[in-house]
Amino acid sequence: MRIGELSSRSGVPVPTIKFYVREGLLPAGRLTSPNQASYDSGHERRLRLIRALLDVGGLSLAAIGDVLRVVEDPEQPVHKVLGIAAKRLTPLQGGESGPELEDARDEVAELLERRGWRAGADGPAGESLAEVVVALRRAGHGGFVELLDDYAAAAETVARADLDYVGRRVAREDLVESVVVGTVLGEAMFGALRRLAQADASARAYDGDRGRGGSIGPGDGSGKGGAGDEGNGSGKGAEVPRVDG
Amino acid sequence: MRIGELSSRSGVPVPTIKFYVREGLLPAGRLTSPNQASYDSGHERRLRLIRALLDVGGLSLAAIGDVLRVVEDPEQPVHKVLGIAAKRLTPLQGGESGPELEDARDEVAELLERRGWRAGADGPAGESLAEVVVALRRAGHGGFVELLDDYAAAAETVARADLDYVGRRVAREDLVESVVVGTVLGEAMFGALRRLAQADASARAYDGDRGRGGSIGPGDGSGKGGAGDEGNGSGKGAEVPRVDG
DNA sequence: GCTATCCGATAGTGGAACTATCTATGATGG
DNA sequence: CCATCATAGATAGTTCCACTATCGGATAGC
Repeated sequence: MRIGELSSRSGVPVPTIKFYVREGLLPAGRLTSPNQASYDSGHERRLRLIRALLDVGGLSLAAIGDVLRVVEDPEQPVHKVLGIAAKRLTPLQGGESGPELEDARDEVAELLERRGWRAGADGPAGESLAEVVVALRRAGHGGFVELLDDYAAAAETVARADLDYVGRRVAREDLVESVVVGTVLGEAMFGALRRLAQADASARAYDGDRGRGGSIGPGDGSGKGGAGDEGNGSGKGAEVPRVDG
Repeated sequence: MRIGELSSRSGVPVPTIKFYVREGLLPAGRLTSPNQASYDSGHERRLRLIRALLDVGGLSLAAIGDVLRVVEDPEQPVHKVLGIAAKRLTPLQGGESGPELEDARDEVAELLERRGWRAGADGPAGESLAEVVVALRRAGHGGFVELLDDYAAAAETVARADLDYVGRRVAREDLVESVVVGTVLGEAMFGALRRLAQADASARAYDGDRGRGGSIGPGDGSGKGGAGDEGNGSGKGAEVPRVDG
């Protein structure tokens, strides 16, 4: 197919496709003559992936380029792909350090220890988590950090599902792409679900319906000590706000 | 304090502070003379919040402005705040529609029904989820959609923790700010944890250590019960990749 | 008085993601 | 075979965003 058809099938304007080729995100078409090139379904697929990572995943073109280059390179060990995807996903690149960050790093290490996770606290993800903790404290919401264990429990559920999905892949390129898609688009998917679940939880609370058995009312409240003071003073009407999904 | 001190305490350059004031993100200092203004700890706190939402949360200044304006306006019903936070968080603003999107919306509605969530499938979060589903399919990863229920279970855990945190707030402004911080920074926190959990899960798989009782964490496997379904059917696919955390 | 700091305003910067325009060449249909 | 159209490749321009620089005048504090 020619570039015009590729454009209409993917919904990406022709100049933008050319731009992506220039930027090295998309391989050039196969030249059939000095001014004619043909593109195949691989190009179309690649283009859809780029748009998904860009529009839904919120990655920058530079980050997408890094990821795609690793996906394409069969030399690269698979475990590096996610490292890059993870790194480019975090908008932080290490601001100031200081004792706060040191403390946060220690806390992250403790969390990993506590949960028995075999993951380095010093990798990009651990570092990123430490920075989030610092940011929360700096913004005056250090209390939110108490939710770490609850969040970690949920993260285990999701990671299990992710790996299950990825584990079904056979071909290397498929596998790597699955990891990327799962990480990037999975984040968007979870974010949307989380807001829906918040809407539900607050609807229940608002209707005075919470704590009722299985579903979603605040259950036993938190793993770690401290986060779980269920009864919040109360008495003052509908304390927990209704939230729009 | 004067602007210089505010700058050094917050780590934000003076011209940037002025810029934020111009943009309406930060109230101007109280003028003590035609060319002298004084700032207080409220300004400092606001400044830290802006930087946290910007750097860690990845919100645009425009989005932060919208959120802050609602936070400040006591007229606004609380439930609208999260609606705005959620809307500004999704980088999508409704591309093409079409039958794919229709189908995805139906699926989202079914999911909500299945889980008994009291949340509108037609709100921003539901719409956003539908768009993610479409994007996954378009990118050739429709299979990932099968993980929706696992993801939803995890989202329930997180939403419960979020509401628990928010529920402890008393003052309205505190409450609203907690909702925003929890939604925005919580997303970053969960993302980092998820990557750590992925690293752990794949380390276990890589070491031939998987399938051990279906639990991925330490013995207790997390505090709360809600996230439920402990053993998902992993066990297929030997070559789960090692992933760098 | 002198210098450092400040206020407010205008203008400029650099990066990101395109978009427009141009030339030369080849494809396509009647 | 000729008019029209799409295409490759190249360069330059655009828009938005988040700042950053500079300036003129005023004041603080010594």
